[in-house]
Amino acid sequence: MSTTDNSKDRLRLWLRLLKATRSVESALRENLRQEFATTLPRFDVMAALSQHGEGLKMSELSSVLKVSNGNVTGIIERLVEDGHVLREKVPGDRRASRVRLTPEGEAEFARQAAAHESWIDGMFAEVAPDAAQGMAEVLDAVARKLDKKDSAT
Amino acid sequence: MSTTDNSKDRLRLWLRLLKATRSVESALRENLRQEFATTLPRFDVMAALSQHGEGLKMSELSSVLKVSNGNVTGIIERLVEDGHVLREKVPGDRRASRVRLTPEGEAEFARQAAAHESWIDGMFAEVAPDAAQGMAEVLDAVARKLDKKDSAT
DNA sequence: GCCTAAAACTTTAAGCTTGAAGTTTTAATT
DNA sequence: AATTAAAACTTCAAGCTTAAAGTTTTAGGC
Repeated sequence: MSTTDNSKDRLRLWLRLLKATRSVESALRENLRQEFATTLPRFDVMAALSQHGEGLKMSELSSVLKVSNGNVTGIIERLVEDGHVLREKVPGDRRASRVRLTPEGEAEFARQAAAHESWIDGMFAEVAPDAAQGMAEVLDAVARKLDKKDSAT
Repeated sequence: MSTTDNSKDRLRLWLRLLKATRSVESALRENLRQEFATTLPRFDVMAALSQHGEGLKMSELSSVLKVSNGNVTGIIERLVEDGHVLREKVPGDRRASRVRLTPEGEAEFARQAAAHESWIDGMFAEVAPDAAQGMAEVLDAVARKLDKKDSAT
């Protein structure tokens, strides 16, 4: 057989991982939409910018979030329209632009992040601290392995 | 404080869960695209149909996969074009249609499913069987809680 | 039999996502 | 200085996704 003996068990783990993640994501999307009229991709972008107060270049944003360049272009476009983000020129490189949260964007994100944290806290309330730690390690190993393969391409 | 003491730890667990899931999904998408010229949503639909040889109604498919009705409409449309799926009338209800894999669809899905299982097996190779079981339980609890809330809406 | 509500879809508008192709600018070679 | 290659984006085409609105058909009540 081309797969190992435990292959069915691993498949089952993956299917549950996927299901749980989708359930949580779906609840988050719903909450973000209802309470803040925003979306998960916008939230992710603002979170990344919030951690880099000095701003990020489009390409940096794209690599931090692991999404395509074209994707970032569109999301930033809408965040700029909303007044949450601004673009500035990068001195010495006329191709690039640096992107930052506006003061309004920062204030809005602070509210969103607080709500987000409490939503997650509620959803994962039953997870015991030691279980959480063990899972986090396993998940990290899985992700690292894939990302390594990725960068070797 | 509005969140519990462990709230930061839970947030960290969620972020890793999300990252790992996205890494795996992204690798699967890439593999499905390269090796079978198909997509994850198409694969998911065919997997659901494969488990129900007698076919599923559009609304059943939508509820099994937890995606919107309109979404299913589009994906099935393309699978029908590809010759992997066929639609038939439901006797006694002219609103509904039942959807099934064609013989070609079944054969193609069998190849895809075998590859899929071995990809997953490789990605989760380091996960010990007992760790996998513990994680699966925790994930199930999280998903069940959210789905219950969902159906109460 | 008629009316109304619900069910089973489909359509639409808006946004997310990718890979591929195209544009402008920069850097490196010659 | 001229050429070439690479970098930093943007644009495009195609597909996925949802919520909301619209269509047709069915089922229940009167």
